[in-house]
Amino acid sequence: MPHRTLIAQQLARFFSVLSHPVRIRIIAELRNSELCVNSLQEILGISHSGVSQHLATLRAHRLIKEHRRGRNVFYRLCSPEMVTWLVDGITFITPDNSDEERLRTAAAMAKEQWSDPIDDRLLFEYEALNK
Amino acid sequence: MPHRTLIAQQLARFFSVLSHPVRIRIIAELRNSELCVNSLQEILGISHSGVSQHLATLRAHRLIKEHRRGRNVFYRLCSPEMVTWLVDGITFITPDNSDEERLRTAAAMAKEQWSDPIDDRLLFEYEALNK
DNA sequence: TTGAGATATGCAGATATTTGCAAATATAAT
DNA sequence: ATTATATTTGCAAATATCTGCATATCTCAA
Repeated sequence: MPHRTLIAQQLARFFSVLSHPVRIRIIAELRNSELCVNSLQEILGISHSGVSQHLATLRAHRLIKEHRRGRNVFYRLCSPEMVTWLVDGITFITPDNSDEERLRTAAAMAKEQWSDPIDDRLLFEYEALNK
Repeated sequence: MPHRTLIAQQLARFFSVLSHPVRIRIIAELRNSELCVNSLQEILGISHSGVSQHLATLRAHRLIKEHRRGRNVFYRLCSPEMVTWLVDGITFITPDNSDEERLRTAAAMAKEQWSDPIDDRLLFEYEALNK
């Protein structure tokens, strides 16, 4: 298989993982801290099973890593830089049927909120754990 | 609806448009030239109907624009910069079941091939047509 | 045993693929 | 010019496949 085809397939797989609002929210929430299923459930306001299933998808595609502490399982991003790239993608969304003006301001606010700096100690931990 | 939710939804929609290998190939092929259905059909090696339907999806979400010249309809990207961003995304794909080494070299080659510079005259045309 | 989380099942809705046809436009012949 | 023909593109219906969600069940550690 030519490499263009291979990469197009893998990219498509990757995008399909990102093509759900809850998974995007999860990635954004994990941008600068690690969280357990319970915290995510409260933040997102969906069932614990739902959170768990979306985490399973993210885990299966190696976007997140887990580690147990006490009786909780905490999740972190494999590549925290992904959030920067993801926020850049907001540039390309276009209004479908929703109010164009509202979308613009929402985009600006989301970019700001999801762009706050990654905690240094956390970054250190990431590096330690990723090798 | 809180703006985070709105943006997450719109981003998810956007990603779902990108979550098909043929549409990714089309976007990549349109990076520095405009093409008609026939050319795309030859390049991609799929049925003309298939090309047409994927173009319809891209058009419906305003990723491409069309204009007729002679007997052909030519398609161009609304935001050529999107290809740069898309190529950056290759960084985050991880091998699933396929050979890891092969994926790495394929990624490098695709990044190179899909990163060749945009023709200046074309960029000028884009700017003229996009206002 | 209790609490946190993962997994299995089944259903509903969405999405892709194929096939065939319709509409529009160009080309050529008369 | 008019008619016939071929090309290009869009569209629709049928089928198959994928995805998400809810409920229930299961595992593991404290």
